[in-house]
Amino acid sequence: MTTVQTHRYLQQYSIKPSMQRTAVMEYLMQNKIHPTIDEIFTALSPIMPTLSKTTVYNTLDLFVEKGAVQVLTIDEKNARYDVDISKHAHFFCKSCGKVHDIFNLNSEIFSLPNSPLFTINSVEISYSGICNTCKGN
Amino acid sequence: MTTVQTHRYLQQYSIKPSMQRTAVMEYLMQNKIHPTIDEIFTALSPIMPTLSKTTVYNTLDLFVEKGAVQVLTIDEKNARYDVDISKHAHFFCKSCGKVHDIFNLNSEIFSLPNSPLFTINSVEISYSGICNTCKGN
DNA sequence: CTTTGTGCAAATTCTTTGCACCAAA
DNA sequence: TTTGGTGCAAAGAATTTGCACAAAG
Repeated sequence: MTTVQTHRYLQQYSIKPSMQRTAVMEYLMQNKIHPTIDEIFTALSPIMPTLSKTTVYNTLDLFVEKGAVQVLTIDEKNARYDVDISKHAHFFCKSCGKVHDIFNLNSEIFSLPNSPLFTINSVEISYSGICNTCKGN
Repeated sequence: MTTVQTHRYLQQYSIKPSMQRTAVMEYLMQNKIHPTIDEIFTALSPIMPTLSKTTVYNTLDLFVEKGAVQVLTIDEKNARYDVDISKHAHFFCKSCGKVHDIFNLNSEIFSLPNSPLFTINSVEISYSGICNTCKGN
């Protein structure tokens, strides 16, 4: 993914590209590990030494608001961000804290129920347990 | 629900009853609003003036560990607690922050997928959007 | 110019920890 | 007495805010 392509991608979501925004988006696209703010900041800081954590917060708030990335609440400790906004679920290992994707579920489970009381516009499906690595396999 | 009944209920989960634990459990049973730690503390504090927030944290950690209550991660800001551990989903209003139950969904969506990579033992299904009250109906 | 974006430092909020005291078995 | 429970104060961690400066149009 070139910088130009990333710019086009951001513009699809009405996000004005900047050095920082482009760097954060490229990091998310290349590291689909559902990173925390701190992981993103720590990864980009050496490449972009003037980057501030506030900007990382601002940037991700903007991305979420514009619908370009999804925020996951699966991990109680930190917000995590996912650039893949397609229908998929997540698994959270209570031991190591890593978040993994779960694809190939019946897509029906992602359908939004109708309710007379609320206007529902998104769903987050979060599984948790322990991963094989932590179990010692 | 009498205190004696609450004690029996706690004992079913191998939780030794105490004044504080009983009060927190009764609050949860009588106020199924998925309260935060602070809401629980603020509600009980006038009745039990010596209660500390640390004890509320300790008590809920214990309840969750013993499986007597469920912790919800749906609200990024605070952990929320639900004494109803039956299969149901939640709706989070992004405007007012209230969490509502959603029952009568196809129970199949709560089934845990098999994975060769993880041992999955729970699922949380969280919808979000805006409630009628906030929309001005 | 005027608006928008960035970054530092401070403040705020939620949660955890260390430790002393209290209560029950 | 020994163990477990409670509560205060302090510490820690994540996030937000206020403000000044820089960049872009």
